[in-house]
Amino acid sequence: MAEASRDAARAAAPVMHGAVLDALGLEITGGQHAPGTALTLEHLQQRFGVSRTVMREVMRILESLNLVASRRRVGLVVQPMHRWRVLDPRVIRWRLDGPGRADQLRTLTDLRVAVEPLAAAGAARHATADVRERLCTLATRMRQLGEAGELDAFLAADVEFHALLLQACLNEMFTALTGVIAEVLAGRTEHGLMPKCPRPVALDLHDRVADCVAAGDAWGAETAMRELVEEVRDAISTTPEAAAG
Amino acid sequence: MAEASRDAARAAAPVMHGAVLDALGLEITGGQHAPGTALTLEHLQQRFGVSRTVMREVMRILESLNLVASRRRVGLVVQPMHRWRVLDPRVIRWRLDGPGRADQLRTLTDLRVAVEPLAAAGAARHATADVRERLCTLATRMRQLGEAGELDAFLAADVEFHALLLQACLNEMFTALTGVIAEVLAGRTEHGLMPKCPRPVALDLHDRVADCVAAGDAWGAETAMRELVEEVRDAISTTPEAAAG
DNA sequence: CGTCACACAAAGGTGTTACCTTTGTAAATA
DNA sequence: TATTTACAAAGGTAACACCTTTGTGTGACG
Repeated sequence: MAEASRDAARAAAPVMHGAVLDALGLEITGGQHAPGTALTLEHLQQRFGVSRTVMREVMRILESLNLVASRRRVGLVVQPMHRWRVLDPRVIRWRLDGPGRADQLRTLTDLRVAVEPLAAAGAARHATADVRERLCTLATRMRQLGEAGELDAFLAADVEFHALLLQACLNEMFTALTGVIAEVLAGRTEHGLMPKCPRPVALDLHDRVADCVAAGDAWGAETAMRELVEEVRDAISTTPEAAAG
Repeated sequence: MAEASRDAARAAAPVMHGAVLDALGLEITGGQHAPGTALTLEHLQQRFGVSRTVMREVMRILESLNLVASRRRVGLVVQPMHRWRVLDPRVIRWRLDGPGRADQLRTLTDLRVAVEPLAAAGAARHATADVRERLCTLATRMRQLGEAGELDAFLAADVEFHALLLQACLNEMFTALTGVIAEVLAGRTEHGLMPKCPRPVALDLHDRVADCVAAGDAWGAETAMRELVEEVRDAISTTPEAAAG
C-alpha cells in the first residue's frame, strides 16, 4: 500500500522518519489540525505509507516537542500553541516556513533584542584576538557588500557576524540561539522585510559593535548592539507585510 | 533477565520510556559518557531491561536533543556538549540535577538578565488589569514572607511573580522560558546560593517592578527588573559555592 | 618485503510485521 | 443517574529481513 509515497519518502531522506516528521510538524505548527484534534497512529501510518514503528518514533519526537500528547484510547491529541516548545529550532523552522512567519519573525526579533546586546557585551569581555579581528573585518565587508547591493553575500557576512558574537560570549545558552538567529536573518531577507539596500545606520552600528568588542568595551558593545537590533525591530514592525501578518 | 529493573521502571513511570530517558539523559549530560563514545541499542536495551522498540524511541528523543547521533554500524555516538539543545527544559533539568549545576545556574542567570527586563517592559505595555494587580499583591506578599523568613512560601511567590511577567509580555519565546526560570529560582534556593533571608534591595526592586508595570511604565519596569536580576547575578557569582563550581 | 587496493564479512541501525497487554472512553445496562 | 462492560487505540515485546558502514584480509604490484 502507498508504495509511491513510501518510495518518495525514502528518496527524500536517508532516514525515513525525518521526512514524515517534517511533514507533520509543518502541518501542526501551521494550524492545519485544530488543538484538541485526535490523530491516530493507524491513520497516520497509512497516510504516509510507513510502518507502525516509524510512526511511533515520529510521534515520540512530536510529543517531546509538546506538539501532541499521546493518550490511550484517544490518539495523538494536538496541543494548543502555548504548550509547544517554541524555542526548539525545528519548531521555529516549521513556523517560519508556514503561515504566521511574520508573527514568528517578530517574536524572534524581540528575543534578539533581549539576547544580542548581552552577547555583545560578553564577547567584548571574553573574545579571543582572532574573533575581535574577524568581527572588524566582517563589519567593513558588510559595508562594502551592502553599498554594492550584493544582498546574498551581505546576508552571509551578517549571519557570521552575529553567530560569532553569540559564540564568543561564552554562554552556551546564547550560543544555542545561533541557528535560530541565522534563520531569522535569512527569513527576513527572503520575505522582503529588508530594504533593498541595508540602511547606513545599520552599517555604522555593526562597525561600532565590532570596534567596541575589539576594544574590550563591554558597555559600548552592548549599547551599540541594542541600538542596532532595536533599529531592526522597528524596521520590521513598520514594514507593511509584517504589519499585515 | 533484568527483571528487577524492568519492574522498577514500570512502577516508576506509567510510560516506561520516560524512566529510561531520564536515566540516560542524566548520565550523558552528567558527563558519564565521554563525547565520541558509542553506545549500542543492544547493550542499552539489556541494561534497562526493555524491548528494542522502547529503546529506539528513547534513542530518537535523545537524538532529537542532539545528545547522541545515531550512526549505522557504529551505534549511538555521544555528542560533545556544544551540540546539545541546552535550552530544552529536559536538558536543563538534567544538568541542574547533575554535576555542573552551579555552572548551569550561572549561564541561566545570564539568560535571565537578558530576557526578564524586556519581559517586564512588555508586561507594562500589555498586561491586563488583573495581572497588574496580582503583581503588586505578590510583591507585598514577598516582602512579608521574606521578612518573616518563610523561604518556601517566598519562593512560591517569587516564581509566580516572574512567571506572570513572562506570560503577560505576550511574547511566546519569553513565555517558553517560564519553566526554566522557575527551576532556576528553585535550584538556587536548594543549593544554598541564596542568603537565608532575601536582601531588602531585592524586595524593594520587586516592588518597583510591580509598581511600574501597574503604572504602564515600560522603561521603569525594564530598568527595575534589570537592576533586580543583575543583583541576583552578582549575588550568585560572589557566593563561594558558585565560584568553586 | 612493504604498501596499496579491492573484496568480503560482520556489526548494528533501519524498517516491517505480527501479536499481546493495558487502559481510557463511551455505550449499554441496571 | 450510577455502574458495568466492550472496545479502540496506545504501550510493549519479539522476530525478521535489509542496508550501510567499516574493519579486515588477501592479493597484486612496486
